[in-house]
This record gives sequence, structure tokens and C-alpha cells, in this order.
Amino acid sequence: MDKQEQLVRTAFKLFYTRGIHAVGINLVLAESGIAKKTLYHHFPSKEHLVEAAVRYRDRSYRAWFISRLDGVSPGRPALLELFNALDDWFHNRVSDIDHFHGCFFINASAEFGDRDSAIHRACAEHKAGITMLIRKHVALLYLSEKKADEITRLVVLLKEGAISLAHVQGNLDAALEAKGIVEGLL
Amino acid sequence: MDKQEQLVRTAFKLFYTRGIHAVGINLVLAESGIAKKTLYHHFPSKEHLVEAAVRYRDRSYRAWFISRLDGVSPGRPALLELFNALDDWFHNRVSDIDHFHGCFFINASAEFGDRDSAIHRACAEHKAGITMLIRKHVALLYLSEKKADEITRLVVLLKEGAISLAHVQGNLDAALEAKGIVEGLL
DNA sequence: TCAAAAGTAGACAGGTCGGTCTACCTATAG
DNA sequence: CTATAGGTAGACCGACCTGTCTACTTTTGA
Repeated sequence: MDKQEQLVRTAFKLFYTRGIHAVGINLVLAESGIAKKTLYHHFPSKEHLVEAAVRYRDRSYRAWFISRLDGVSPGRPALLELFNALDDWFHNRVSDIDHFHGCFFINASAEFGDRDSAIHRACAEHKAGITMLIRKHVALLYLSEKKADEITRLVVLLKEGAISLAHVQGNLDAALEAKGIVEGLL
Repeated sequence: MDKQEQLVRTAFKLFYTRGIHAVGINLVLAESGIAKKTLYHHFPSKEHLVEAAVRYRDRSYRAWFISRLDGVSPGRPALLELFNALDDWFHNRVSDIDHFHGCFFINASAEFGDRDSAIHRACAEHKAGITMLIRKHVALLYLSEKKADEITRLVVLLKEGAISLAHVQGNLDAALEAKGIVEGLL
């Protein structure tokens, strides 16, 4: 495997499980078995490595997310499947993405709170991308643009809420609770 | 003011605006004008100071939150007022609590991801406390215990979702969007 | 074939980290 | 009056931080 990719994957895993500021560059190097010079050949600074890790997670998470929604019929079933996917994630039943330690994008945004920072912006872009995927499925259900926006907001709010509850409170059933609400309303 | 309280307040402000691991003990001391010996007289380690900062935020946030809900009639109005309060918070219209940088408890949980850590547990306790306050108001609306639980979950999920969207995506209108949904359902 | 590119190990620099310690200075309660 | 608790400033410790650098080796593509 490409050294750059190897670095980013190792970095992501460590950042995700232990926190970004809590993980030093030397640990990433030791864990990946790659020389320091090589890291600084590919990335001008740790921040750039962090940003790369965020974008890597965006790609892999999004791929997993899409594959789950594509596994069922578009529209209502896909929107409900979304919460089944979250439930599997919370309970570590997904091999594609790492064991649940909250949402990496929320966590990274917590550590890089400045909304102008490249890292925070990359996190916001991820969330916007996922919202667009949801929006596509909602659009299949409603003729009115306004109504579709409203339902998208509902689903996204419940999804984010479920992730937060699952991580902070350890309420791993939050996804199914959210699903129940959506099921009743859709 | 008591030196211990002064330390905790300064620490909280710095931790909240810049992140916990990103703020060293020496900065807290410089900012508060307190000697290092005094800090270690009151707290055995930085972690204990962090935990104290979390508990301090719990007290002040909870006080603000209660005062908002108590400002209107109990039940439905209080539940809607909750989202007005969030909206004011997001838009920095609240002097009681600091400028919005996301939820400190979510942020701290991101940096201290281990659910067994005292800090993470303190964050979970805060969230549970707020949920109980909400639950009290929901109970006024429904006879059935089951229905009340369901509505509480809805409100809490939307609240957490709104906080996440406001911070990560910078969608400061998330609270009013959530309010709109609750208004329609209640 | 052989130059360029990409890799290796790891010493090193300058700085910050959490935490300890000495030496001294109030304030106050018995 | 004086013992004690709580405070001050800041030197110091060992560890770790990001990032640079030297010196050498491997891979690769024109």
C-alpha cells in the first residue's frame, strides 16, 4: 500500500480512538512503521495530516453509508434503513468502519472549534454531503420542495441527536428510538 | 473570590473556547494570575481541574436553563421556550453563559472518549440531568408514562441534533427548525 | 543504465507539557 | 503571640511535542 495512504489510515485510527491533540506524530510513525522524513515529505505539518484523516474518513464513511441506503428501495425504506445502519454502527456490527467512538467529524470539530479552520470546514462539508444524500431520498416522497426540506431537517436533526446520545450518554438504542419517530411521521 | 472558584472559571473559559488538551496548565495560571502551587493545593492533577470545570459548567448551564423554563408556563410553553433559549444561545444573546462554541459536554466527551473516565461520566450526568428537567414538563402533558417517554426522547434528540448542527455546520437556525417540528407534533 | 524520487533510522533543536519543590509571605483563629 | 493554612514567584524535572536535518538505501521509469 501507498505510504501516504498508510499514514492517513493509521493517523485516523489513532485520532478517532484517542483524540487528535492527545496523539503525537511520533505515535503515528511508530504505529505505522514509517519514517518521520516520509511523513513530512507528504504533509507539511500535523494539521495537514489531520485534514487528510478527516477527508479519508469522509470517503470511507460516505461509501459505507451509500452502500447501506442502496441496499434497499429508494425513498421511505432507505430513510428507515439509515437508522438501522446507525444502530449497527453504535453496536459495532459494521466491519467497514471502525468501532464506535462517536462521530469523528463532531469530535474533530470539538478539538478544532474555529469554524474558519480547514479541519472544521472539512467536517462541515462531510455533514453537508450526507445531508444531500438524505435529501435525495426525501425528494422521492414529496412533490413540494418546502415539505421535502422540512422532512430532511427532521431526519438530520434526529440522526445527529442519536449520534450524540449514543456517544455522550452511552444510549446505544438512540438510533432505533429515532427510527420509531420517523416511522410514525413518514 | 475564592481562588479555587477563580481557577475553575478561568479553566472552563479556556477549555471551552480552545479545547482541553490544547490548553496547558501554565496558560490557566497566567490567565488567572494564580500560583502553580495553589492549583496543586486544590487539585491533585489537571484531570481533576477539568472535571471541576465540567461540574462548574453543569451548575451554571443548568441554572440558566431552569431560569428560562421557569420564565414561562409549565408544560407545552416551557418545552417550546427550550428551543428559544437554544436559539438565543447559538446567537450569543445570552450573558449568563459564554459565547457559543458548541456544547462543552459534547466537546469534552470527544476529548475524553473513554466512557469510564470521570470526565466523560460527568458529561453524561449533565445530559441526564437536563433530560430529567425536560421529562418533568412533558409529564404534565400526558397521562401515559409510555407516551411521555416517547415525547421526551423526541425533544432530547432534536435538541442534541440542533446543538450539533449549529456547531459543526454553523447552522445557527437549527434551534428554530427543531422548534417548528416540536410545535407541529405537540 | 542511471538519475531522480521516495524511502530508511534516528539525532537533534527549541519549546511546552504536567507536576514538584524551595523559600518566602500573609491572614486569621485559638 | 503564634501556629497553621493558604497564598506568592518561579526554578526545576523528565518527558514529550512538532519539525529539521544528515547520511544512507531502495525503487522506479525514461
